[in-house]
Amino acid sequence: MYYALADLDSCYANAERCFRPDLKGRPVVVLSNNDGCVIARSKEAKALGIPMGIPFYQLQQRFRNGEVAVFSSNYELIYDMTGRVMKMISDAAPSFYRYSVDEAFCLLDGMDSQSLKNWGEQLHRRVLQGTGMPISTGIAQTKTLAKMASHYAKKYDGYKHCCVIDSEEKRLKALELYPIDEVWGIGRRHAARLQSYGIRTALDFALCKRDWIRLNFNVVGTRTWMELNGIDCVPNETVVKKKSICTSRSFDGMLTSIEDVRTQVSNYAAMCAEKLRRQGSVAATVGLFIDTNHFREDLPQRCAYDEERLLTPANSTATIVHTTAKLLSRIFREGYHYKRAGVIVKDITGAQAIQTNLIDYDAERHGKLTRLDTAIDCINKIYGKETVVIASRQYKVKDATGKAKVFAEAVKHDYKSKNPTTRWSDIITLK
DNA sequence: TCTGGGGTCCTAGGACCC
DNA sequence: TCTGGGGTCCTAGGACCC
Repeated sequence: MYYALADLDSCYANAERCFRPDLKGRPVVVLSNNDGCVIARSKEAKALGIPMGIPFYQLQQRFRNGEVAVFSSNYELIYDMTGRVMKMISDAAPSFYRYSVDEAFCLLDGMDSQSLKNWGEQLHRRVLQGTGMPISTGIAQTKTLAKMASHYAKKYDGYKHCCVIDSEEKRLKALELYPIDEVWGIGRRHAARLQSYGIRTALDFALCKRDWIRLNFNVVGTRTWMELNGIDCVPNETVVKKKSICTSRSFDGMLTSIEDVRTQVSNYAAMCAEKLRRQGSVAATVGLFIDTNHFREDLPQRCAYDEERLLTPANSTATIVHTTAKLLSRIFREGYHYKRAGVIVKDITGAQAIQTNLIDYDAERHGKLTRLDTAIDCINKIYGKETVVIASRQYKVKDATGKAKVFAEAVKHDYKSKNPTTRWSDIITLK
């Protein structure tokens, strides 16, 4: 039994490049919300030494001379392109699960060395031809080793986008050349500690005594150790519903009035409610945090959080938005410059199994809210995101001509590409 | 001037119960 | 001088992932 990890190459950057053939072979970077930091780089941009996470303003000069193409993050585009790729991967594998936005694990059974290699190379060709997106695949007997193999598949052209670790000799060689801080499951903290003990490669780690690993790096570290030694123990995920959902943003600039902050957190609350409905869940607890800008040491700092347990678990926009507004009036203090806020919904259960509270439950009101949300979701699905929003989300500003305009969000996206992939046929699925 | 967002799991320690 | 012991549940914080 083998695991294949299929991983999109520079996913965000290549999704933009798919519709801009002129950018082929040129460095491309994609920015976080508010055009704050670099969150994705094409191979060429990496080669220029542009680091991950660097604030955009520190690189302005390089971008101004056109050396590097810049894009704001375009989630609709990513969602659509990765969806197409995942569909092709799942068609090619007997067993498949998506691990993240740009990675999927496949289980391959009864294939020999050569057919594993052929399968991976063919998958790359098919996906590239079908979607324009390059992918690389790592194949091994544990997921951690497959992940390592996929790094090799990306790094060395000789692998033709597929690296297979299928013998003891290859496993040891792969471990020996792999820095400890790049191992899946070993983060910055653990890597620093391991290095202080003289453990620099994945092989050094795999040769440690198991008891010592258990003592110093608990069960998670032990699992990684076993996987590197070829013992399959990271569980296969099935499709699990989220246990908590968070929507948070930094603002473009800072907000000082409770009204402005309420507009933003109402948006996040509504987005949380939509995410809950999309996965068919309800939440019993709603939380809200508001933070000031911790980079501004000259300004007074404040981080506040509070949460409220709902009498009856809910997914209605009205309920979540209302609760969030209540929380905001509890934690908001005048005199601070707020930079970031977020809504968290947790204690999530299936919508079918609502534990109703005998005092609070109002069947008629519940029915009305459900019908209202269904109607809003349908309209927004057909006519586009945020065609209909509830009143507290609106946000009026005057434009240059003095005319009032209504905005829903205070997030900057100056370099956002068009959405070439969104078509009517994709989004109308109403009965 | 400008500094991302969204998750999960594990553990230690406190509260509480019998 | 003396001050049980063990189990469970919850929470905060740390570490990790993409």
